[in-house]
Amino acid sequence: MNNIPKISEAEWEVLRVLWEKETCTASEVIEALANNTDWKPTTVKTLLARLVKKKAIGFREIDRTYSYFPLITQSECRKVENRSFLQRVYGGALKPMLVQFIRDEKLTANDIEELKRLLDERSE
Amino acid sequence: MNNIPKISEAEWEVLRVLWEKETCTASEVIEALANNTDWKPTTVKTLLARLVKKKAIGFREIDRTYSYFPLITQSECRKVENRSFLQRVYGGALKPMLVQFIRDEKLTANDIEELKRLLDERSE
DNA sequence: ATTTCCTGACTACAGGTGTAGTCTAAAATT
DNA sequence: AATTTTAGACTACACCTGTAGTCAGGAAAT
Repeated sequence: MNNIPKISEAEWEVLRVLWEKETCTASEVIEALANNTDWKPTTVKTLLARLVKKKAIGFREIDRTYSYFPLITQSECRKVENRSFLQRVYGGALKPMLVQFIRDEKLTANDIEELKRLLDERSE
Repeated sequence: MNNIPKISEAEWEVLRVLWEKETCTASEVIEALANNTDWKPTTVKTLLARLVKKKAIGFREIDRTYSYFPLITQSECRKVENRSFLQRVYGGALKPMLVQFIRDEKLTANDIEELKRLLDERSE
């Protein structure tokens, strides 16, 4: 996909379900989201419809019921969000951003080791 | 400030100026933004008014002209944005997020050294 | 003193977003 | 066959956002 559409906060929630399960009917999505949200079924359907319109997801009709599936990958979306977040909040400066996160958020000793390894690879 | 208001993309741009200069008249902000944007002066004034309404900035009248200044710090705002970004895009999982950034974005050898040092501190 | 200009206040307006209700046709149930 | 349930289509609506125009009142210029 060349042109990743803008995904809103609530839409991310829906997409997350589809990325996880690969393919779902509306009611499966509704059920999955019932755990994390208080959304009425119609709300979820609206979000699905909007995602279809944005071409972020597609669907196939099976037996009078739609099965939805993502048309964009999570990794694509993340990349786009990363960039825009980095730009908006840190003016594009990666290091200050990383510093802030490493400082403020929780990391296990293992995480830390792994990140250091990753940084080592990067420096080659 | 306990309750950081939601700052939109365009508003961040304005806030960035105020954080940098500490205090500015509207026309100074307009001028500063003329470099990075194509916004008409009225647009910037609207954004200033909205930020005032959200209590993100304040102003003092001096000689019939307002001098604006931030009421929230950049670091507070960043913290809030960090959290919501991490939640929305990575479901709250910090390490995958860091991994992605370290992999995809540019870092100098120096940056890498510094980050490793920071991680070392963290692991104590 | 009159005109012009600047500043802030108010108004505008389309498109996105969160959140959901209603309508219709088909399917399932009684 | 009649009724109820369901799924998708369409409609709703307030608030946010990007982007800006107009108006009124004092300040500056003529």
